[in-house]
Amino acid sequence: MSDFEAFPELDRLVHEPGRLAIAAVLNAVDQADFLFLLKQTGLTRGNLSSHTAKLEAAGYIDIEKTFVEKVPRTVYRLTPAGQKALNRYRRHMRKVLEALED
Amino acid sequence: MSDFEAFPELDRLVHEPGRLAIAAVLNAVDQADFLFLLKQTGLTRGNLSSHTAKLEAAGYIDIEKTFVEKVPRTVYRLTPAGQKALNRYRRHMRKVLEALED
DNA sequence: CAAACCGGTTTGTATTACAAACTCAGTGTA
DNA sequence: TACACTGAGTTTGTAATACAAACCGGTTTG
Repeated sequence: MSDFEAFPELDRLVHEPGRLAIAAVLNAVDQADFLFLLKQTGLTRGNLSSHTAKLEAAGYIDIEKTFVEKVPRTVYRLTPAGQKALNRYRRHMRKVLEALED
Repeated sequence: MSDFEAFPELDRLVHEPGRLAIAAVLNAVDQADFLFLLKQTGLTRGNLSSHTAKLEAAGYIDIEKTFVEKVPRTVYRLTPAGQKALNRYRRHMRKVLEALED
């Protein structure tokens, strides 16, 4: 039998569906601004804001605020630590799914 | 690009790692008692109790309390609804992982 | 100049996951 | 008979979330 004990060790920061979506988008496009993330993830602005704040606090993404033609523009990017975390999560979740196949 | 919007639609009842472990064990062995689940999932007794209660409330498992030689024995089993939910979750999560591969 | 809009952030609330404390029956054991 | 002790769960208290609604500072539009 598989080691089901490992299930609860999933990185909950990444595991949360909203944040997983954010991470997945950033992983795919390398860099994105607020509106793009909003559209892609389907989150509300409030949730997007707080989730990105949490990911930043964990060092998984970094947030760069600039102005383009006097309009604020925030760009989000996965950090190396974030990529690692995402890869770990992916491996971990793949095992979980395998355990579910049997 | 994948439909990251679908990420947040993951069934959170199943998504929670502790409950996912419970469901996975029950899926594998078809039936288990409290102590067995406890060992396999690595959860504490309190958490195991409340997670199973939640799964039961959702109709995903059923809980049968019996006495064996005057000693209480509780047996947990995945219901058809629970199996369906688990399968849905599996498919959903597989897509999520695929979206992460690209 | 006021109203709407954009790009977010803060706040309030309801849910939750967790562990510690509790319950209650049966089992030594003196 | 009394008295810990264990085994099998459940209840309770608390801290952490996730969520949406309200807010806010600038900017464009009417």
